[in-house]
Amino acid sequence: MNFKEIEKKWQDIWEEGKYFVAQNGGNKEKYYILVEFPYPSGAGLHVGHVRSYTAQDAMARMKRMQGFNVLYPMGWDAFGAPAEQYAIKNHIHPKEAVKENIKTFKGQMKSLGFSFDWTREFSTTDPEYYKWTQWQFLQFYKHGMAYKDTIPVNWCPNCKTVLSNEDAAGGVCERCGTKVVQKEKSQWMLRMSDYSEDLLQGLNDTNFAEKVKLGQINWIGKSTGAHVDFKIKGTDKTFTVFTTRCDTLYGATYCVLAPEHEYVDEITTEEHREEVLEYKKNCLLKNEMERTELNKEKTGVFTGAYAINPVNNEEIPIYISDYVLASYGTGSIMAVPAHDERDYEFAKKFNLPIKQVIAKNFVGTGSSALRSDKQDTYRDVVVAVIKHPTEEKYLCVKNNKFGWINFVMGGIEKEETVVDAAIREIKEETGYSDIVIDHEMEFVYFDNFYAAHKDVNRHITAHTVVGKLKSLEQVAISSEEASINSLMWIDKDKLIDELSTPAHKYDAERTLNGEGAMVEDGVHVNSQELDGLNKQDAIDKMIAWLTEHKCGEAKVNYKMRDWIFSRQRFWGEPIPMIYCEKCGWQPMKEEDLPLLLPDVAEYEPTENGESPLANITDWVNTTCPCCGGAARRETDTMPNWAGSSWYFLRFMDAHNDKEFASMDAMKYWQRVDWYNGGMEHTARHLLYARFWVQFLYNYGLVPNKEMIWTRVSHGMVLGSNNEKMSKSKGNVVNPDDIVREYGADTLRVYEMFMGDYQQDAPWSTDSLRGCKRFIDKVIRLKDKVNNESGYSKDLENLIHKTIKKVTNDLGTMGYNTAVSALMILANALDEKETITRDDYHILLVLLNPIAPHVTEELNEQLGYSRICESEWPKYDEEKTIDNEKEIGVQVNGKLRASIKISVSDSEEVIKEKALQQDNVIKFTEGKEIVKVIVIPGRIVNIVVK
RNA sequence: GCCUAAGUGGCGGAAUAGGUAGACGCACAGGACUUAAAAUCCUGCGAGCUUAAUCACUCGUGCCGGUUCAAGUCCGGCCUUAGGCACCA
Repeated sequence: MNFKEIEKKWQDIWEEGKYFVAQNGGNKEKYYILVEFPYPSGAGLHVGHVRSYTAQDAMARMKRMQGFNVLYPMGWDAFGAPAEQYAIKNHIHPKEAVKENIKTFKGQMKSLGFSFDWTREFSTTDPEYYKWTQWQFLQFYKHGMAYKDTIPVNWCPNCKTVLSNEDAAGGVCERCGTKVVQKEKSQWMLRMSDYSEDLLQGLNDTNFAEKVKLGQINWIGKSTGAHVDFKIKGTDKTFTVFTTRCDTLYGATYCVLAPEHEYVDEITTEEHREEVLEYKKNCLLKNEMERTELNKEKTGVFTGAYAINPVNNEEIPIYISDYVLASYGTGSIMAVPAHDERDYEFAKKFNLPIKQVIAKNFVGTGSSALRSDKQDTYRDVVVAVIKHPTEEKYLCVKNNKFGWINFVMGGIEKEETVVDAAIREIKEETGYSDIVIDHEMEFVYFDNFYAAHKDVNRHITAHTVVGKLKSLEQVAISSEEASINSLMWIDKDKLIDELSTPAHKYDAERTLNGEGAMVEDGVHVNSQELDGLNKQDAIDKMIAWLTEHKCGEAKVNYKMRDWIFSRQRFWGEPIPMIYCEKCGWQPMKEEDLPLLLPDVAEYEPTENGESPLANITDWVNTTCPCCGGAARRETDTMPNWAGSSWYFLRFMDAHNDKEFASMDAMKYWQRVDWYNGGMEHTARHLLYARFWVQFLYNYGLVPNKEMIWTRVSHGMVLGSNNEKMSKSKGNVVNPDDIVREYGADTLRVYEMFMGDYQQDAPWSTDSLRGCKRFIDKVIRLKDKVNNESGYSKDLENLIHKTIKKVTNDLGTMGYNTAVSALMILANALDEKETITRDDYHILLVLLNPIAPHVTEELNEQLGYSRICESEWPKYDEEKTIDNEKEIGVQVNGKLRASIKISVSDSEEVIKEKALQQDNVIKFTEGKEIVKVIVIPGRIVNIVVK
């Protein structure tokens, strides 16, 4: 069979017959399947595109046969940097290059037989389309959702261009390697942060995969906390900090403002001015990458000013540091070094006080649980973590009566320091006398337990000291002490396991892994009215207090920021705004849209980083829509994300020249039922698109607040070396080559069979050949077809099972197992001398969504009507049930035999059969049968003793 | 560091809801057909042990423990890899 000929033949038939053209309306139930439209790059279609387009194509073909009105559209997301770069180099308009690339892509897609509705095709670069992107921008503007703001951008001083974060990856310009710096620029912004909560809540009205939802939730980054106002000493000024832990306010020992904070200049004292200015200057030189680099040592300077802590009127110093970000919260923080790692690090470096306000609170369990009938005793205790003089071992004592293993510990006497108490206890309990105490740990903790050896409840405040022995010099210990404890040295790797009490394990952990800030939960201390409370109660109480005293309130913050909507590029949608000296920024009149990109031959950016459009004076100079005076156009263009934020709406009514899409059309299609795309787009693209839709919904322009129901993401097709395909690695597979050599159907089957659709999978040409063999087998099977109709009796069961399996799998992305099921059916047909027409026909129909060309051809040769006009086969549940089945027989959970059972067999019969098996008898003989578990149709397990 | 996903033969991967691990395919080996090759067909294919060959047995789904009659699947604790986020107070 000449697959080139038949592929062309059927592609033409489908197109001429308009089989895949969707109508807006009719009696059929609608179903909207969408794949992310591609950026038509010069490289042509990637085998990765083929994977997801085939998957959704299979689903679309099945759904159509099941009687749905399926919309499966395709278009082009063609604005973007590569076309612009190409234009700069070759001095041709990017739209020419885009036209070429689209032609290539479309040809490739057609050669693969995808059932797209090409009548709805468009490109985001078509003026008929971007007219509406511009129109929607004007709606954003008119509703106060678009505004201008000055924000820092990545700037390459060498190329003199603004770089996207992607192009500035690693802090250097992608093209020339120059260090990227920050430059202030006035940009259009969309108030996306206003929609944070709606975007979060809206996820409940979607059926996105859980990991997709999580990606969105993380990106939105909601955190609940409080605002706290701090007065600045000696002024009438106040600044506000955002904190999620207002309960630790008593532990705030300093404040930090972002270097960009508006108060910095005002509050800095003369004495510190020079230093502060210097620090601010250095920050500007750094780019975002350097500033946020992990493990970077904290830097900062003191402003000379003091803030007043509202809860206790303590004066605490105000620093500036770049670890506080101007763009999050209020751009200023209260620092609680005892309980925040960053603050701790900063405090250590600048020698600032660290004040504990939360203490870990251990409560005994089991035999050491507090007893209500026992006396409560309270004491301060020292715990000594003492290292061996030469080895990596720690000194512990084992209680001879109870077997407890602990560090040396004991009560602190009146008038005694913690260190003195430690040295005394060590001497008394172990006799070691050559001790150096290195330090006392910063944080005390509580331990509460019933002390069996004293028969009282103990409530301990533990002070931990860390030290070592200089030598093993020992003095004699009292016989009484010797009878209570025996000393032991425990290796550091076993220490945590061997110690008996959680509190001592905790001491060991902090000793071995570093002390740092105390970030765990506990009870409040040193916090007056909060003392003894847990975290949540303390937060609630503090918020109430702050609110009452008008120096703070509950506050929710989101990481998600407003959308920077300007790009200093040529190849994007022009922003339809005009600047007039008299009237300020004015929107273009809607009837003047679209604002077309000019036809010129130079696309170089300007010296000062303006969009290339700024050089095109004819285009820039215009008149003010308001006063008619001379004015200038905005020269920035929209980001790539703009056009793709609403394209799925346009597909519902692709050629409407009155509206972006009619409400009738949108109400008919309602929403995208199934949206497939790459994992890399699940955070940003999806969030932008949802934001766009929610905005339109709020102004009555779309029928639903969420217009996408299910979102799934596909895995990548990797090179055969298991790495991402790239030219430089030489592992790129061109789908054209595969189609030419093996045919479109083979490529489609292979890409569906290669592995779990949602997982990455490496390319394997060997495996592809296996799929070719499968197709060849299907073709050969035609020779076995006899004149009988109806299914062969002995195949009936398998056929019904296969229909069920394929139907389910194509609806749940189990493409690889669907292909596998079809291979099993084909093998079964192959085993027979002859097969009926219907045996063969069902195989063709079930395989058709994945391999449409060859199956239509064989089907036609057999004299059936076209598959694309047929109904999807149904299965009879009754007939999918096996009459006979082989199940395993286990003895004590180990497989010993298998038996054939029939559906009609009762449990008793099955039990009987199982027990009669030779090998079962071997393992049950002479043993008591405790019970026999029969799981119908699955397994028998005989439990013996 | 945090979040997410995933670790199963030589390889890609199967395994409803805990119930015969390795479906299906690839690769490999042996054989048939052929003058020969390709194509096709047949047989074998986790490891070990045993056997003349079978049968049987033991181990086996990243590691350690647990729950259960029964664990790739559930629970606890780790390790590794990939992707995303990253000083978010």
